[in-house]
Amino acid sequence: MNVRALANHYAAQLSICCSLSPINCTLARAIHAHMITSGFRPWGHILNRLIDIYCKSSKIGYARQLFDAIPKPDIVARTTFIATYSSMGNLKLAEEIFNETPLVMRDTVSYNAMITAYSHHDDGHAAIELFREMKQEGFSCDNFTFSSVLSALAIIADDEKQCQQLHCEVIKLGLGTVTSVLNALICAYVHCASAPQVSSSLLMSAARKLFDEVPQRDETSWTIMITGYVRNNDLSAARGLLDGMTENIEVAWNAMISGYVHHGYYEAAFDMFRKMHSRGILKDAYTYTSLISASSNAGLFRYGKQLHAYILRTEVQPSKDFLLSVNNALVTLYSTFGKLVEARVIFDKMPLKDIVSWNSILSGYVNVGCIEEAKTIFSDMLEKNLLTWTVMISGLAQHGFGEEGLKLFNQMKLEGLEPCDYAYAGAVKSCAVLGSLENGRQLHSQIIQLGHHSSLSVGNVLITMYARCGVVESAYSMFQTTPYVDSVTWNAMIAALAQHGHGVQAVQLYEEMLKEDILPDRITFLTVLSACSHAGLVKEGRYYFGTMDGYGITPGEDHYARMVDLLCRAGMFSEAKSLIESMPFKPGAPIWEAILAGCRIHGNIDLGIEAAERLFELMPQHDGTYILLSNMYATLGQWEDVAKVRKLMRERGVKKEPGCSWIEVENKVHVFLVDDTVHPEVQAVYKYLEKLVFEMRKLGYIPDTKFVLHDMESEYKEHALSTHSEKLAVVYGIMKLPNGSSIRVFKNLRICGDCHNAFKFISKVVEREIVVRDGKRFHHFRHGECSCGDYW
DNA sequence: GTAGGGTTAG
Repeated sequence: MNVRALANHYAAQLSICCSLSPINCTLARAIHAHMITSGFRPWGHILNRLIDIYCKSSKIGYARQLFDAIPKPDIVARTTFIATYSSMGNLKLAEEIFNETPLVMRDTVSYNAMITAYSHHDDGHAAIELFREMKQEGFSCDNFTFSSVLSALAIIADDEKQCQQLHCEVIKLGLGTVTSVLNALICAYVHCASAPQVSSSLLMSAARKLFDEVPQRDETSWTIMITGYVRNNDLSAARGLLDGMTENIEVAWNAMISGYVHHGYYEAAFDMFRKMHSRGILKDAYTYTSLISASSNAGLFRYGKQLHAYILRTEVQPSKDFLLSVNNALVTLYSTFGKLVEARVIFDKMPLKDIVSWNSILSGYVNVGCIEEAKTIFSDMLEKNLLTWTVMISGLAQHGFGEEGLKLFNQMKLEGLEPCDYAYAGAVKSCAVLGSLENGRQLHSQIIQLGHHSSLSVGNVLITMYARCGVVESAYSMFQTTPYVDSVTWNAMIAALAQHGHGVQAVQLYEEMLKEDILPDRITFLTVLSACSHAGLVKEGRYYFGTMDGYGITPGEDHYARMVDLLCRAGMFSEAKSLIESMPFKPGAPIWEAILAGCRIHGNIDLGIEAAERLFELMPQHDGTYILLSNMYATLGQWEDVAKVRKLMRERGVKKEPGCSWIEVENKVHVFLVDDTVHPEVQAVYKYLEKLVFEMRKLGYIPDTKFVLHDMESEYKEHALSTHSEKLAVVYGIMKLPNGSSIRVFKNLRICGDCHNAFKFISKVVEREIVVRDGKRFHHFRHGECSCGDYW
């Protein structure tokens, strides 16, 4: 066989490899090996085909070997390489090859390939820059050049002058009737139209004029114009255009659906789907992913599930690419609605997974609080991107793992990733969880330096952080200066005031929010109701609860629990009971807990016992119930019953979580006391508390005689009773201060949260180091600062 | 050997 015949033979074989889906790279490799052993040197189109196959099969190494063997002047091979590297996502290599191609060997096509590569990677400015160089060097520009440069302008999207200039050039060069060029020009115009400080309607009508004049409109022309209207919020114009189409262009339908979805018209989007079905228009992965994500975002799980069933029924031989994007959307759907088992089944069965798949399942686990699973997924991930890190950091913070959140944030930076505003929000949230004001402040200044302070989520979380660290003033000044505000911002500030005992101001702020026409959401009502509850604003709480329906919010169990809490704290048990009877569901743990807490304050034994029994059924291992019950008995001085509850707790093997109480003093002095003696480290704190009480006395504070010693393990209680009746552990009720103001007591805060502040404060007052164990970790408090580590 | 529209993770 002569060389030419051999070449044809190889070419035919290679095209078989390409025709298979996916491309059979192993076969291609074998054919390549055969060439080498038989002494055949691939050149021209055979070489390019091989390079193409290797690149498309992600075998960049093989492809690169071939490339390195190509003599420099082979511009065709080089151009293929630029295009394939770029489509593989490796712009750097594409750029390297382009740059090492001597100027004299470049041609228009190689410039086009490189300009396109930049456009594909969203680097519009680099594309324009190269276009300028190309013209300067005297290369001629063709329709490909203009198409890619105009796409670059669409990416930059705010250079209308340049668009008009290129428009003139296109006409001068006689390309004004080429559909692809005109499409790109329309695309550039509609992108510029959505830029700020631009006459949007002028540019849109210029685009529409061009569209109407395109001599041979193709599918792309229609789709670009429809998406153009969608981008510029003119959905009816988009729909008008679509309805005027004579042929079925699926992509245009998809564009319309995604337009509806992005503007929140979910029903209209689903309606389009029904029309596609009845008209027999083909649906593809784009159609399904848009609609599935609409189901996730709109809370329409049923629709999403129906789509899933529809896909399983109608798509008999789905391609891997189809399955990839559709399953990604399905994983998100199921995990959004907390169905992690279903999400995981889909994830595990996926024939092809990408970073989106991994991030979807990761955020699914994070959202439902399955942190262990999330950690496993995170460490199993070979490829991580900014989103991966951000999801994990904010997830850790959200579920109380502040320290791990901060650690991960620092690790992210060490790995050379530049955290985005969401990642910073996660880190600040971690500080809020830890009550770590120092770290929080440092992050705040970094945020300002990097310009992330105008980010909504960052602003909101900064308010929360300052509030949780006890600096309401800073929270308030954040609230006043943050440029973008939503209901979350208001919720955060209302909660900040409520947490610090300013219930009345919290309610006032809520009223202000309504005046500013910000719609309250579920969280707003939770916050407002707690504020009323803590401030004893029964009338107001009752009123606000009644207004929920008017905002289209059905009270959930958590809202009812807040109301029950409010009423029971005020001793209005019969009203609480009738409220519970009016609920559309059976009372669960949060309701009974609120009742028990109220009974504890008012010594309502019968109801208290009933609530406790229910709670024992619902959560047998929950320590809070036992503590509340024994506290109720203690309030009434029934020490034998206290002992009985303690015994019961021991018999049932219920572990008591370390916790502490936070006493808030209105004249800004905060005192924090521990209410647990399980761990020797915590016991040690009591000793320091003695000194604290001593210090308080010196300052003129008089501990009320109602201080009781009921919340301690019996041995320690006996010890305490025998030594000093005021060597207290838990303080209930109200403490009078010499200036006439009073102290309120909050209970059962976890070590890892607000208690950090407590121990910091104590360590400063007593001038000693305090070590507190919390699960497997310990916290060292010294001179008002904290350091943490693993306990074992 | 080059381009062009629609999607999915916080």
